[in-house]
Parts: sequence; structure tokens; C-alpha cells
Amino acid sequence: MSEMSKTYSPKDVEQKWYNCWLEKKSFKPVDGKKEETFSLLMPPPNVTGKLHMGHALDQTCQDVLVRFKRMKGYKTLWIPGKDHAGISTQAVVEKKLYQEEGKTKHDLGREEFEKRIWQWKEQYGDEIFNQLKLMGVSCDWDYDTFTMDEIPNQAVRKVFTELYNEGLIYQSDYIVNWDPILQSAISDAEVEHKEVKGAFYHILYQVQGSDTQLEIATTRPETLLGDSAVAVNPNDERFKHLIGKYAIVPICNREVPIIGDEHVDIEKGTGCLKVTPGHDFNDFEIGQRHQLEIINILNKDGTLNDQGLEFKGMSVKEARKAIVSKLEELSVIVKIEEHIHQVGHGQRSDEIIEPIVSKQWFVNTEAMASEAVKSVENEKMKFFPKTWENTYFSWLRNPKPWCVSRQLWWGHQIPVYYCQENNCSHVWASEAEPQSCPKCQAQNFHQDPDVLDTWFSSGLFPLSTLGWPNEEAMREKGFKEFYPTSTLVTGFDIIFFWVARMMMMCQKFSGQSPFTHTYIHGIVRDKNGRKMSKSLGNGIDPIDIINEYGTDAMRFTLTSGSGYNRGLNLDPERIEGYRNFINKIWNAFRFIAPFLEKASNELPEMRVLGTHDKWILSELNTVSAEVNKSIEEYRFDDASSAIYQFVYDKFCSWYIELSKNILHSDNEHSQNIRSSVLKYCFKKIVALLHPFIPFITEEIWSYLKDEYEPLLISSSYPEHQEEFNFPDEQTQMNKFIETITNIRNLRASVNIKPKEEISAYFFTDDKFFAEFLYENRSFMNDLARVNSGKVFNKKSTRPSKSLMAATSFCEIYVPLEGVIDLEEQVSRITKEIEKTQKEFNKFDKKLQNPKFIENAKPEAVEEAKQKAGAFKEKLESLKISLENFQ
RNA sequence: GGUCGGUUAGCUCAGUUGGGAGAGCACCUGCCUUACAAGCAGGGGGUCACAAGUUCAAGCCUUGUACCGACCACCA
Repeated sequence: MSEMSKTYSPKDVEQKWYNCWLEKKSFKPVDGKKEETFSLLMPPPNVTGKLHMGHALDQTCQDVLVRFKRMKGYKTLWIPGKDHAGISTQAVVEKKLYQEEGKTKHDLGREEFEKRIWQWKEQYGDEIFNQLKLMGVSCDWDYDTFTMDEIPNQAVRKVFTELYNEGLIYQSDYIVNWDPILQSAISDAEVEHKEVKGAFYHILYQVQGSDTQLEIATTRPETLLGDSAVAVNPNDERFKHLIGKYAIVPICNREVPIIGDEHVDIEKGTGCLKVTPGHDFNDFEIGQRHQLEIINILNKDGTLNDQGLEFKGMSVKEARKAIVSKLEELSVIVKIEEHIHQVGHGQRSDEIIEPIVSKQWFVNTEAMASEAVKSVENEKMKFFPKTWENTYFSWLRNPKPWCVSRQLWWGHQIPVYYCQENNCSHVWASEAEPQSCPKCQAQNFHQDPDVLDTWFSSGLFPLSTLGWPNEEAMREKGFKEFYPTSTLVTGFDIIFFWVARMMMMCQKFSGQSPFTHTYIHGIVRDKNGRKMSKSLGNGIDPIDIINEYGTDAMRFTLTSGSGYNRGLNLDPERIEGYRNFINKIWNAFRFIAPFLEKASNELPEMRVLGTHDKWILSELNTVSAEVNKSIEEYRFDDASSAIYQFVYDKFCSWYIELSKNILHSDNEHSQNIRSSVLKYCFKKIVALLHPFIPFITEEIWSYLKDEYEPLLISSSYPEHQEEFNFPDEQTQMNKFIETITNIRNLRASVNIKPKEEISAYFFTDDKFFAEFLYENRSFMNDLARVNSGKVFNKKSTRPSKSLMAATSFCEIYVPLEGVIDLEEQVSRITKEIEKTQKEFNKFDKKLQNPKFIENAKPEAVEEAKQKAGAFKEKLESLKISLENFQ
């Protein structure tokens, strides 16, 4: 141990312990002293992605919980997984294929292309897990599940088939968000609205058989080729007489009915609306109400089709330009106004989404959503912080059909089959691969080519990772024990996508909420509160941080910033600060290490413990209680800060400092006691810290632990113990600390050299404290260089013209006659008097107020009296001192 | 437009039934005191966004105003 470095170097330690934990199977669930289990499902990272700071936060919070619960004695399971992430994975591989081989997926064909994605997944998918391991995550890797593994496939097929047979999954011609780049439908949740500069085009439509022209304002003039009506509000005095007549759409000269519909806002635009049921969500609904024709003017790639007339083949953007100039030629454009509006973009492709009517598969979520709402209302599942349930409710209380089909190749192919026998044409869903048509037994059938939305399979992940629906797998994986899981940890951005879907689907198929708590953590941003993004160049790669500062420092930074807040602004300076904290712990250990041989394995008997010992044990007890409570409430910030304060401000600054004198003395008995208490406390400290900073704590533990003891990861977590509460010792020590601080303050105020020794006189009527001062006189020298001190009662005469400081219980005089600047001291004490007077007045005023005495709680009155008394005593001490100067 | 959240020290934020305004970082001063200069000791710094109200008492409760943010909805 002699070669222990002054600075802790994480690199030497982290890999070693991670491998050791794996080897000892420390991440596997084992029976502990608690009967309950604690299980947690990791939000499965995408196989495409690289981990970012958000993942680091997410994983760290989970790992803290898991390590904490494991040490508390719960049978603990953390399930890792990966998501096939249909759209983004397919896009990445397509891009690579094109860049490297100049080929498209169609050149390869579906089967070959899917093979390529599997290869890609095998090659890069594990990269993410390697990164997770660097972060120290303690999940049970044997449970690793991929959303397209056999069991999740079974789950998907079973759920789809049952919902289909119940009529909750259906196929329908419906207007969907069409992504022209992906050439697939996407769900509402995958559409992001962005502000775009556009224009209002005011166009004249001729009313048939009349001179009247209707002025219609639109932001999308090109869609007039798909118009099948003009709508006005039936209560609009200006236009209601026209209802029932026909209007002529310019360019295509189509006659369309003028209809009345409440949807039309009299105030908005011109009050006349062109209705394009094929390319607008609202118009689609108007169309349904009035049985209007749906005219599709677009191809799958977003270009105009045959309905586009002479504009056929143009993109929407080109067509808009061309059509506007054509309209201008026809002199039917009244005006063009600039207009900024929100336009839907694909979450993945970032391309403008075209509403298009097409045949898609939908899930009717109404009943499932209402159950999911109930679970949260009945607190079967609770959000932390609670306010996120608003977001959850807003989505689920207003459920819309969920479009689950995607026109992709990568994903779970929809298990619906079409019999191709002419006289049969049976359509059915099947849990297993069918051999023949169940109706006509023909073998001539084909499967629906579309795949399912990624969230369909991840929505079932709490069930499928535990083996469902395969009974053998469920037994093997302990479904009964671990389902429902305990807590879900995730970011608010996927409350709709994932949390809501798991709640709906898992509850439907298991009858239980898939987890009982959901902790929503904040989003990691840069130090200025901006989102981390490539374009801003402000991203921080967790792996870089780990390499520079160590995993523990990164983890502690993240947890110390994570409570019930919405964001976490990550400033590299803070990471450095916590790196320093890690180093502090290391050095505290270096101090203790040489004395470990003298320490016994157990805490010495209570009767031999001194005030310092009882004080630190009592403080340790307090911090243990705080940390336990905070982690249970997901207040990782409070927990981190409680230990941080304890380590710095109690253990290092005072207990270690007070120990030096003893450990370097000749008294072996005292040495043994002190080293034993130090060891005991330090073991508790590293245990308390282990969930947050697992590596350095396991390293230090290896030196502290006795042979028979297990690894720290498998040891028990410190808890509050009533027998270690020593309020009297805490009071005495607090007074002592205040006194020392006052002396140091006096020294600093007149620039006494740190090495120079002084004498001091104490005036106090507190008998216990006087005794304590006497007993601790040698420590006075260690901590404040007071080489001789005398204690008097307050009736005694004070020395004149001395440095002086006062607390509420004690006056401190440092005689330095001839050395000190009298005026300066007078002014310092006068200032102190003013300050103390103000504080006294505050409480005195309260006590003078009869209404306060009358109405306030007795405790509040009592407290005010005490405070006033204390300030008064201090005030009087200061006044005496001031008089001595005059 | 709807919903939710925010406004507290130079910066990032905490503040739990209403009862003396806190932390970390940064800053200033003095120290290489043998665990630690990635350190030690000391210090300065806040009309708690603004206004009214309830109360003996408001950072905290009510109402209003201003600004900031997130999400949802909205392509006339």
C-alpha cells in the first residue's frame, strides 16, 4: 500500500472491478434479507445509436437504484435490452449500402436487404453494451433481449392476433402522415411541428351559373387539384345562400359542391375553405361528413400523379410554384400574404409530412387507454415527480387510432395473411406461421408486406423480456417473481411513445400495470441550457468524460444534478469539481490506511467511545437516514449532496483532523479505538456512496473489508440506527466547531501567521462546554494554534484591548496588546454589534407582538424566545468588549 | 390557441404542512500545516421577477402582470 498515488486514477481500477463483478455474478438476482423483489427494465437503446449524455444520466439513475436495492437486500433484477428501431436502423443501413456499393435496397431485394441489416446489427449492436459497461451498469446480461428475438416475436404475433380477432386492430383507408423520404406512414407521435415561412394565397373560385367569385385563402394552392368541395359556415350571413350551389376549381375546372360545415371559422381567412379530403386532416373529416370524393394527387415519393395534369412528376414544392404562376396567368390570384405557420416534419427524416389517404393498420386504443388512465388515477402506478401524470393523461384521455403499419422492411412483419384462391380470398391473422388457409386449406397465400411500428414490440417489452408468452421461458426467467417490474426510469420525451404504450398493452395482456413507479428524469443540456446537438457542436460524449475524469466523477455529477428538475445543465467545470471529490475520498483513505492494522473489525464498545466518536457516529447516522430517504424518493440530488457535505464538512474537516493528534500519540489504547472508529465510519461512507460511485468504493472496500466479508456490491446498505443517536455530543461538538471557527476568523482578521501560536481566554457560563473546552485543550492547538487557554465564568473581568469574538454561549479573547490596531478592532466589533442587534430585533419584535404570542404555534414562540435570548447574550458580550476599548 | 413548468448569490440550481434566505462552482484574502494545491483556512455577495391580497408571520398560499421554456393542438 505504500505506493498509493496522491491522485486517484480511475483507469487502473474500473475495468478490474467490472470484470470482477461479472466473474462473481454480482449482477444476478439473489435472495436477500427482504422478501420482496426489485426489478427494473432498461429502456432499450437503439441498435443504431451511439450513447449520449442522456443515456448516461438514464443509466446512472437506474444503476443507483439497482445497486441501492440490491444492498438493501431485495432480490434485484435489472433487465437490459436492445431495440431494433425500425425506421432509423433501416435508414442507416440504406445509406451505408448506397455510399459503399451504390445500391438501393430494391437492388438487393427484401430478403437480402434484411440479411444486411442483421449483419449490421450483429456488428454494431454490442458496441452500445460495451459503452454501458464502461458506465458501470449492473444489469444481468443473461437477460439481454433484442426486440426481434424469438420470444418478443411470439409476443408481438400473439398480441396482434388477439387484438385482431377482438376487432381492435383493423385495416382502413384513412388519412395518415406520409413521409415521402421513408415512403411510409408514420404515427402522429412521430410528427414534429416546426415553424416554416409560407404564404397565404388568396384565390378566386367562380360560382357556377353566377357572376359571384369566392375568395379562398390557402397555404397550399397545389392541393386545389384535389379539391372536392368548397365549404362555408352555415351561419355565415355572407355565404350561406350559396350552400347547395357549385363552384369551379381553377385549372382543373372541376365542379365541386358548396357545402355548409361548422368547422369553418367565420373569422379566419376569408371564411371560405377549399376542401381537399385526400390531403388534409380536417378536410378528410369534412369529407367523411359530406360523403365527398377523395382525390389523391400524390405518388408515394411525394411527386404529383396523374391527377396533377400538366404538373405531373413535379415535387410538391415545384408544383406549388408552377400552379401559382398559372393562377396568376388566369388572373384569379387576389393577393399573396406572407405567413408563418407550423408544418409537420418527420421525426427521423426531417422532411415535410404529406397527409395522404391510404390503407393502413390501426389499433383502436380507446379501452386500453382508459384502463391505463385508471391505473394512474388509482395510484397503481405513480409518477415521480407527480406532475408528469398530466402529460400522460393528456395523451391517453384523448386516444386516437394508432397507425401501426409501416411500409418498411426492417421490423416485425404484420402477421396477417391473404388467401389468393380466387373463390376464397380469406384474410386472417395468425400467431404461428400458417401452413395453409384455415378456410379453404389452400397453400396459395401471402403475408402482408408491411411491418409494425417499433413501439408495438417495445410496448410489450416488460412482458417479453421475462419470457412471455412462452411458458417455459417464463418459468426460466422468473416471470412470476419479477413481473410487474418495480420502477421505470426514463425521460419525459418518451412518455407518449413508450410509457403510455407499455401501460396500455401490458395491462391488457397481463391484467397488471407493468411497473409501479415511473421516475422521469430531466434532459441533459449544455451549460447554457441549450440542447446538445451536432449542429451546435456543443455535444459532450460520455465516453470522453469517462476517459478524462473517470466514470465515478461523471456519475456523481449526473446524480447530484438529478432530482425533480426538468433539465440538467452540464458544465464540464462541475465534473471537475466532483472529480476532485472522488480524489478527496481517495486521500481520506490514504490517511487512514496506515492505521488499519491497529483497527479492530468491530466498532469498540460504547463505553470506551469519546465525544468525537459519538459525534461522528451520530452525524453518520443522520446522513444515512437522509440518503436512504432521498433515494427512495428518487431525489438523487439530495442524496448526493448529503453525503458530499458529510464527507467534506464533518468527516474530513473535523473528525480526521481531530484524529491526527491521537493517532500520532503514544497511547496505544486511544489509537486502537480511534482507528477502529475511523475504519468503521469509512466502511459506512463507501457503502453509502457505492450506488453512486461504484468503482472507487469497491476499490477502497477491498482494503477495508475483512476476509469473510463479500464484495461491497453485495454488502448491506447503511441505515439509521436509533442507538447511534447522540444529541448531546452533537451539541457540544457544534459549539466547539463554532468556537474554533471564531478563533480562526480572529487570526485571519489580523493576519496572524498560520504557524504562530497564540493564547486565548474563554468566558462562558455553560458548565458542560467549559468542561469540554478543558478536555479538548490539546486539540485547540491542532486546530487553531492556541497553545494556552484559560476558561472563566462571565462574572470575571475581561482583558482590555484584546481581539474578541462572541458566540451566544461563549466569549473568546485573544490578548495581543500592542500588536493590534485598536481602531480597526473597534470598528469590527461595532459592525458585529449592529448585525447582531438587527437579528435580535427581528425576534424581539415578534415577541413584543401580542398577536404572535396569541396565534402562533407554541413551538414557534418557544423557538423565538430562545433565539432572542441567544442573540441578546451575544450582544451583551460584544458590548462589554467594546467598553474595554474605551 | 391549450396545458404544464420556470423566474432565489456572478453561473447552475435546492428550498418538503408558512416561522431566523441555502449548496456547488466562480470570485477575494492568507497558507506547499507530512491524507489530499484535484488541497487547507477565512471572506464578500441576494428588494427571493413585479404588483396586490390572505395571515401575527409569505421565497412558500390566492389573484393579476411581465418575461423565459417545454409539450400538445393548429398547414383557411
